[in-house]
Amino acid sequence: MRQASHKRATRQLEAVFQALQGDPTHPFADEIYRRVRKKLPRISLATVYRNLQRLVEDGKIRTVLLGERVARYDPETNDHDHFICESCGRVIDLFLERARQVDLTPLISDGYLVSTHNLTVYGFCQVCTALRKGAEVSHLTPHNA
Amino acid sequence: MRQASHKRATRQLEAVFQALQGDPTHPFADEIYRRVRKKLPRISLATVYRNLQRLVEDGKIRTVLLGERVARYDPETNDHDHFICESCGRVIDLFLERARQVDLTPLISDGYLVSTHNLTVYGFCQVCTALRKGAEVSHLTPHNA
DNA sequence: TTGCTTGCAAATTTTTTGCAAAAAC
DNA sequence: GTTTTTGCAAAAAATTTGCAAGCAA
Repeated sequence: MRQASHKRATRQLEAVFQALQGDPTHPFADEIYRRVRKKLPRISLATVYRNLQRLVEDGKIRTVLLGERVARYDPETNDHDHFICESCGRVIDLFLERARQVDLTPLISDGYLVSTHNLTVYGFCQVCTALRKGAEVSHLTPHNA
Repeated sequence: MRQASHKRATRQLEAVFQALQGDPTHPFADEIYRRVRKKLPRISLATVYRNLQRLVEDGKIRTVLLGERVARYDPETNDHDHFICESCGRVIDLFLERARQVDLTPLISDGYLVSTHNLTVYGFCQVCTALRKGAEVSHLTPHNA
């Protein structure tokens, strides 16, 4: 058992946290790096990763790893679900009250300990669905992720 | 628009597919490689990746990317959910009939097109829960993933 | 002053790609 | 015989780590 070390507040940590506030687009570490560099041009990508890790540990942000090989980060730490667009790749937060009411008691009686659960829905997002319905898609560029 | 090429059946493809049959442990590409090499010692990891990709395209297997940085593969292609153990890392298939009955109609009326959805539950699996309850855990090695 | 945190560069890890040879059809 | 697939090696992409210097408490 090691003693909990005293964590320090740094400009870099704050900047990484701020870069995510109010952002619903679930950016990659790399995009966060680009943003933070505008305020702290000398910050390194490694520091961004270290601070993202720490924010996740501290429960300030969340890692989203759903259907992709690389991590995205989410400042929304309340329970919520995700929609992944199979056309443009966007990850969209869903707040489907009724969808979350799933019965997990069978698991508990089977000897599992449940801490949380998360629903991911796949399909076409609103924009991509509209594009698809409105016109032949072949000559249209999908909107960017 | 390019012409669909004719896909060929190879020993390697078959071996990769067979390596997954009846396996509920969601192995990584790397583990599949190790297995296939017992039958085809000269197969390369790149070929394993290429064949896994193709099996996914063909709907023969599924990629599972939930809460980890690396892909796992699942021979179970029917709709089902997953349990991820936060202690040992195991990914376990769940077939919770009632849990899957989620109401996604609000999404559809919002202009989304839904193709599938998947529920992931986090917590402690049966073995890790038992270990935890039965004894002080500190001196026990968690069972391997 | 102490020791956590940073920046830099190099290392890891996982997956992909180029290419000539081998295998399928 | 033609075209796909393979094996190998090298490349890519994402993330982590070692270490000396910098900075917060």
